[in-house]
Amino acid sequence: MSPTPQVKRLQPVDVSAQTTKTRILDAAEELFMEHGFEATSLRLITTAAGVNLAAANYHFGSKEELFQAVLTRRLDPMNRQRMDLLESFEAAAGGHTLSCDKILSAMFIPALKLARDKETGGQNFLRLLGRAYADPAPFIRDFLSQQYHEMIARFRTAFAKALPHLPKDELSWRLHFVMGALSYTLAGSDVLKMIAQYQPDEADNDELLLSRLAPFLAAGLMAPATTSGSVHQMFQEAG
Amino acid sequence: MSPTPQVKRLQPVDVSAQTTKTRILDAAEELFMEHGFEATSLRLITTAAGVNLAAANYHFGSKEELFQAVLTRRLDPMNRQRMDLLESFEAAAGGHTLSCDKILSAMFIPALKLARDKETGGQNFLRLLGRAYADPAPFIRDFLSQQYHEMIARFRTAFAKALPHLPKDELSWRLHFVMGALSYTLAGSDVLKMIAQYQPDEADNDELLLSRLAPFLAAGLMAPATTSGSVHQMFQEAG
DNA sequence: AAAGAGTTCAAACGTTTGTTTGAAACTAGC
DNA sequence: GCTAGTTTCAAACAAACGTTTGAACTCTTT
Repeated sequence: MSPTPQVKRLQPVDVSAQTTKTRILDAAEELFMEHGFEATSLRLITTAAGVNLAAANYHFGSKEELFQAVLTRRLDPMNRQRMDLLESFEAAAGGHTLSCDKILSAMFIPALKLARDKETGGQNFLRLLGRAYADPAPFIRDFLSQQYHEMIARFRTAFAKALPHLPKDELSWRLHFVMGALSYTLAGSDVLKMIAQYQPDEADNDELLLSRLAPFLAAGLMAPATTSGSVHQMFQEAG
Repeated sequence: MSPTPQVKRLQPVDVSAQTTKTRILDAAEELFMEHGFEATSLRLITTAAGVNLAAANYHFGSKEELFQAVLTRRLDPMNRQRMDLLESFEAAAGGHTLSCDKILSAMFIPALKLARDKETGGQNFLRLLGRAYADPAPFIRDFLSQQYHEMIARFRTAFAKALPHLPKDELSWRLHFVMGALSYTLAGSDVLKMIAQYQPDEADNDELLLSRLAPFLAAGLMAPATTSGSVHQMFQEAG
């Protein structure tokens, strides 16, 4: 059942098996991004990868497992980078608490690095990730929830120190908004046409994007806590 | 081909045709929300609606047109309400420019009203809408882009007056972030588990949610304009 | 060169998909 | 009570889906 090979060939490092696997992963990443999970067939993926249809099931077991493999390949290292970066920032700050901007940058910079690494097709991946966040499929939601759990918890405590005046639940909400704006923005690209008057055409799109998103979110995070019933009041006024 | 009946029966208003249509729309709304467009089959919808499978194609033509009908039914009135409300706010303010909060409330209140109208199943719809925003299908993106175009343009000019210091393109980005956070938040519900420590269980979830989102976004909108290269600098520092 | 594990391949599996069909059922107007 | 138009229904359509199969093939190891 399990095609995982034993540790044998140490010297020659037979990459032929990995090239097929990698070709499938690359093609799947691009096509899942373009059409979503449900609308992308294994036949489309294997044809684009130039491999046999059965190779997908042979190497990954099922379509769902393939999708998870696509996500894990880049998500895992990125989230580890985020936590490492946050830790190094905290170490560098000594006893001082980090600013919101600094914590936010620990979230953004690894994403930015991934987006820039064109050799690994990172730009496609961030969009795929953004879409996966909004996907209704339970196995995707559960998988992401599990993948992000540690990182989110780590950043929540960091933000809690930076924003001591903020109630715990309010902070949870705002973290939710931050993740939402981030993933939605990454997923967007063509939704932008709906709003922006011009389409930026440079390759360093993502740096520009995050450099505008970061201050926006930092300001939102640092806003004073919600006065209870403010929207309720407005709602009454508008009848 | 076109099953659209001529305007004939004026008095009795035969609702039997509309009940089938409405039953399909209601079931489709709920199932599309739960499983997404691709993963929801017409058989699932028609079975849930208690109608014959062929009725979906008879009344709506195709699955895509049914989906658009589901969206239009509520989206159209909501966006019109948003624009009307904004206009009435501007009229009430006389010559004075509106605050960001006030403009934001003109966007939120109609959504809130829709969410509250339980008889029309509005809560389900907002989630469906949020997910549709992130859907890769071109026909969905094109449809939404067209549906939102007028409203977005209207609110952009309103925000431009409220934030005269902000460059035009920066405002476009921020509007994008606002729409993103809003739609993502509405789509979320269970993504919340990833972040929040507790799950609010009250029925007026949405009012609570928007009352926390609004100040967050208002603060983001009112943040000073991006200093060029701020993230770039951070990126360099972090290596 | 023989053996054997790992991989690729064409072909087929049984389901499920959106859509179409033509007859039956229903609802008016005359 | 017949007729015409609208709606419902069971049945079938071709196409596409994820997955499985068993034989061919490619290697390294002995």
